[in-house]
Amino acid sequence: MSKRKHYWLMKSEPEDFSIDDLARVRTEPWTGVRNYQARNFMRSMEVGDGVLFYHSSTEIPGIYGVAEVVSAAYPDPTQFNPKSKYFDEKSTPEQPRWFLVDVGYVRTLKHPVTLEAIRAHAEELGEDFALIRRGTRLSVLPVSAVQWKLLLSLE
DNA sequence: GCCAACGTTGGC
DNA sequence: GCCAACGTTGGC
Repeated sequence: MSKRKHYWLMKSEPEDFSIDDLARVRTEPWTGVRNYQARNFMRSMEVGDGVLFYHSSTEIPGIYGVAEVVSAAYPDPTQFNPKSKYFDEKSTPEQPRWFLVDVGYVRTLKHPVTLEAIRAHAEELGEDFALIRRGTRLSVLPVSAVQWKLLLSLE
């Protein structure tokens, strides 16, 4: 009974939550994803999956760390909290709309793999790499084993 | 079911 | 702060 490990890239605005924050808290529920495609990816995650921690909307966007999935998907509690900015009045505990996983710290990259460097390897990464595909804005996206290896070789 | 208006993402 | 590209909403 072996399962193939899957890989993902997850974006966060470092002013909001950075790899240093994750290093401090060790594990963090990935709240606030309100995009159906990203949600579907999170629902398919399994404990042990690898995560590239990407800083977006910052001076030098890029991959700054490695994390891992440390829980199965479960309903995002913020959707039920009227005080939360992620509150969704159309969601109920009986039929939750939004799911998340807990993400655990693995390591901080010695040198970030910048978006610029990633773009420079666009050809090897392939057309299907959603991070640099034109027009895609996904905050959670799949990474193949080959892409994972290539991206981390740029550290 | 169409589509205009609006909100969000995220690089620059 | 700008703006392109998307996704969602709601009137019809």
